[in-house]
Amino acid sequence: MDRIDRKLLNLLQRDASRTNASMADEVGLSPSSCLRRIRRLRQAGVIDRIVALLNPAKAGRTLRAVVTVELRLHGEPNTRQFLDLAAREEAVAQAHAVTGEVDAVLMLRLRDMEEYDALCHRLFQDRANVARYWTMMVIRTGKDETAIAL
Amino acid sequence: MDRIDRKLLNLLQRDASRTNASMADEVGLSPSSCLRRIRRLRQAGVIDRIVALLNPAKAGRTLRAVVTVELRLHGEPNTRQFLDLAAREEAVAQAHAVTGEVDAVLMLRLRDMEEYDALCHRLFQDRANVARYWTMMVIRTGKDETAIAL
DNA sequence: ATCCAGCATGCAATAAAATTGCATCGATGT
DNA sequence: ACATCGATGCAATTTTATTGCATGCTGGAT
Repeated sequence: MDRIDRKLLNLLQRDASRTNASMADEVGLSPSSCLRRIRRLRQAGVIDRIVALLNPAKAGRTLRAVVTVELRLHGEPNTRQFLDLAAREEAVAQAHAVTGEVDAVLMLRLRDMEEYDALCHRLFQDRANVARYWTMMVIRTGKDETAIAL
Repeated sequence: MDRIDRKLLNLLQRDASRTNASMADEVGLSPSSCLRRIRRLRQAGVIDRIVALLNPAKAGRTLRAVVTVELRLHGEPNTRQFLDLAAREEAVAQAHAVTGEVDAVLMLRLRDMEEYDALCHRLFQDRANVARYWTMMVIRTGKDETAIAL
């Protein structure tokens, strides 16, 4: 994992649709060497996968929210159960168990408030193990990056 | 944007490294038609970009945290300034202005506690416009998805 | 109901890109 | 100095993407 590998990873994290040849050119390697490095990074699992990122607006999910959740029953099994429940929801992009004043944090991508309402009913009401929850609707996003700095 | 387009988008959101031919096969189209659809989705901006997702552990950033921030001076210009400041930090994956008890939420990807400490100094101390902040370290992640449900 | 326009489709040909074999180069350790 | 292992570049080959073209389908106008 030298300087060239890092450079390649940075390029791929920005745009993985580029041709191998153009990246090879940019890092100053021949296409074959470049390809072999990228393949090695994939096989080593440094590159987990290649995915398409959609435009949320054009995919109909502009509304974002961060929800912090306090559970009624704490502890590992209960937390896990709640995360599993949340994970099944398609509006839930991320579900984390956390330290601090609350037990879990959810990152949501919603179509509209109606979907939010329905989600709250499913996750937080009824016989769910939720004591309280706080919703923060995202007003503006200053940064939203999948790339991991190396 | 019909059923086949959605199917293609779902495939691409999971794995954009597949060959056009195999996806064409899966959705029941010829390679050329499939390619033209995908190209159309890209040009229309539905597909924003294709990126490589790295394994956080192998990239040396396992520690994650959610930080909620209350600003001293609220309002649009001040919030924007803080988001800009946060966006410049490479450990900050997401920076959002939000409604609710706090003004902003940051999603962090950290190497270690040392980096967290240094980041807090830069973002929250000194002449920064931060009244208080609450850090939730991620214990376990139940879901972490870039795909947007269609 | 018929006709026309516009668009998506499949096939086949072509172009582009990825992949591989092989000889060489360079660094590391003996 | 020498051997070894891995990385490199080049050229050949294979795979994949892309395009031209004829056909077929769909929706609107007459």
